[in-house]
Amino acid sequence: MNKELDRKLKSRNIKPTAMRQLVLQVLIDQKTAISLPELEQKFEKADKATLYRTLKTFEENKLIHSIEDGTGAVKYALCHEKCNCYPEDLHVHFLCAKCNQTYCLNEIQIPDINLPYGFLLKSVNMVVKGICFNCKK
Amino acid sequence: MNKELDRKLKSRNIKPTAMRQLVLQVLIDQKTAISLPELEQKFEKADKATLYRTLKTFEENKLIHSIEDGTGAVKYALCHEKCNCYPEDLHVHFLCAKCNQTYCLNEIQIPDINLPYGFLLKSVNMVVKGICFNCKK
DNA sequence: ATAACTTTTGCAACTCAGTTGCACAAATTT
DNA sequence: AAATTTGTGCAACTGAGTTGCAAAAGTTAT
Repeated sequence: MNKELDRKLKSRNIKPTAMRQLVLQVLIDQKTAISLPELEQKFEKADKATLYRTLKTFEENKLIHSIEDGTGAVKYALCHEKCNCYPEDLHVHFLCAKCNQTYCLNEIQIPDINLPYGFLLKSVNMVVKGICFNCKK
Repeated sequence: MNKELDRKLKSRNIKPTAMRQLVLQVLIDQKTAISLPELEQKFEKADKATLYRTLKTFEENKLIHSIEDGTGAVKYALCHEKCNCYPEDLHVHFLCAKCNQTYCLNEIQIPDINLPYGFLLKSVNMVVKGICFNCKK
């Protein structure tokens, strides 16, 4: 179907099925992170379980990353091409308290944290909550 | 019953009922943050809804704060006496990937974040995931 | 002290996100 | 083409969180 979609999927070792192309397209069009229930609504008729497993596959293969923003549903957003989801790849997320949209602040890296002795850092989830540029107007 | 429990509750304008004293005692004894389901298990027979509303009351009155650590259940931990849950009161939390315990790193303040133009910061949830001192041994 | 009212508690029922088993379909390998 | 692996769709379920409602406990007014 779409060359670019296929390339993106294959670059992460994900077999490009029709379903996966559709989901990836939604994720690309999406400016903010999207949850499984929201994703479901983007399709006329789609199976929750299939979408769920598609997201899981995408996440395992680091095509997308998940964000726990405290709204009850985990949200997902595209990783950039070179992302390995290592601590140095991580960025801050922003949840708007008004419109409930979650933004990837790709340009804002997660600050270093000096953990107490004996603690080992693997990853960080940092969500800033406030009002987004759109709702502030 | 217990003077200290009553004082703590009253200092936050929470009427000290028997139930609330019991819940507060659990929270005080607790070294790590606790979720509603975990709290339920601490009691022989206790109503989920009552515990739920107790936690809500505690949180609204800033006796405790909530932590979204991405484990599926929101966890709660005592605030320090002077806490107002303002950005400057916030600290980093640590989730151990092994034992699933969530620690308040009270000594580690959340680093300042410079949001893009147009974004307004209200609060921050920062969870570091890794291995805790106990599990690393 | 009693009645009227407010607050808290306990029970049941429900919502909603996430997850799993299983059978069928599609793709891949032999 | 047959055998095997992988993906999809459906249904059913789990588990956290939440709400309505009535009884119980506590408070205030008479």
